[in-house]
Amino acid sequence: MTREAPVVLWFRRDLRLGDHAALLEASRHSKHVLALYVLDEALLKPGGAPREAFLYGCLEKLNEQLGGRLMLVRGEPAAEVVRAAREIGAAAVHVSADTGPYGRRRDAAVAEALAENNIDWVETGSPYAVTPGRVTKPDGSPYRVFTPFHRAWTAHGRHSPADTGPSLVDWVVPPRSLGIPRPPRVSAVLPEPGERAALNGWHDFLDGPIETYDADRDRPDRDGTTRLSPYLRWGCVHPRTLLADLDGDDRPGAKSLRGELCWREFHADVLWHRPETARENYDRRFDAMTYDDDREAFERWCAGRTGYPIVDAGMRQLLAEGWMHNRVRMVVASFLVKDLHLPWWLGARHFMKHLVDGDLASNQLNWQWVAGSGTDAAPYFRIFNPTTQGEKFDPQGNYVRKYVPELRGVPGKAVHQLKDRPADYPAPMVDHAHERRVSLERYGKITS
DNA sequence: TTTTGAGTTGTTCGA
DNA sequence: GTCGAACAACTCAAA
Repeated sequence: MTREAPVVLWFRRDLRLGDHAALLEASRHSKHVLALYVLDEALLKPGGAPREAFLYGCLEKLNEQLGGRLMLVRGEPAAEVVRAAREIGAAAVHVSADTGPYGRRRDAAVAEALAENNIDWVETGSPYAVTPGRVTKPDGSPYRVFTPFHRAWTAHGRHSPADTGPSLVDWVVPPRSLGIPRPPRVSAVLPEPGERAALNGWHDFLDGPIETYDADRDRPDRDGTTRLSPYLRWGCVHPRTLLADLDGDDRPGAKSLRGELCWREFHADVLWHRPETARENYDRRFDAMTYDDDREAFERWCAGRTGYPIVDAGMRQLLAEGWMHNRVRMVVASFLVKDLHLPWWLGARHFMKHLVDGDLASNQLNWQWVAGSGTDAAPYFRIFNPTTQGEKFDPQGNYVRKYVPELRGVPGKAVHQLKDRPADYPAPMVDHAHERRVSLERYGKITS
């Protein structure tokens, strides 16, 4: 191999240079690599402004790491990737596989267009420690339950981190490039973008919070989570890097975090096998489920004006930060589906619009998990009581007061069971005990 | 082959 | 206040 003919490394959700298997593979084929990113309207349009703004930040950082040699184009990927590859006389286009429904369709079209031009398409790695589809039951069929998947995923061999130092290749000077777009204005305060910020955050986590992560990750009033979800979404860091750092660590926090990373991979695996579950019920019995049609109720939920403090705090955190604590995501989701009887996909869409970390597989399938239509092997009667959840996981009420200013005058845990409601804070929009019974009744109708 | 036990995240009720 | 039982039906793996 001469390594003279240049190749393209097309970045998608792998916006980093470290531990990058596709970059390593590209470097084996050529020392001249063009770094390409395609702004794809089909992806940008449904995504919300916070995620778009964060993406542009990550592209800025990546471009800096590349010495300004990131080629940015806008348009239809099949046309744009072929055009860029031809412009530099590339022999191949290297990518990290995108296993989502849209990514697979898009990549099939791009690979075909490249083949017509005698340009190779090389997929190496994916955004997951174990590429979706690789973990199966002995008979080759996919797992439907998390725990067995977790066991098999743990037993599945993992690759070591890819050694991709800064001098691995000579980055090709782009023949042309757009400037990185000005991020859309967002009111949410977003995290620092890019690979460096991701790794700094990770190392800070390892230096302290991991010790108590096991318990603290359930506490929205504490800053006990990794906050890595936006970086994992865009591939500023690869989960393999994190798992390698946790290797052999038996502390409860490390075990717990490995489990969370496995959930991310499980949902990607489910979506890979069942791409339609991004829109449709995983459990088709739920196609017969009765939902309400109540625009006003939905809007109150979106705005954080339900009258249930923990729900309202979560919904407002989402708007303020483009992020919501995991525990609270479950509580607000349960409230939408089981107290307001609105369909999960409405909530999932709202989340995708506002979350910086919005990931199709994790988002849609976690929503389905809460709604009962997903992979949950556990009971249908698991209906969150928003008051109990607030008292249990925000015991001093600090989380609620941080995001619901109307309640700042209410001390301690009293924010969860308001005796005197401030005039500007709404009464509970529904009676939880009643709506719980309604949900159980509706569930009974579709399963009996 | 059949049986058995367990399954991320819960709540309510009655003792 | 604390505790255990009950709340379906199904998936998966081990016995």
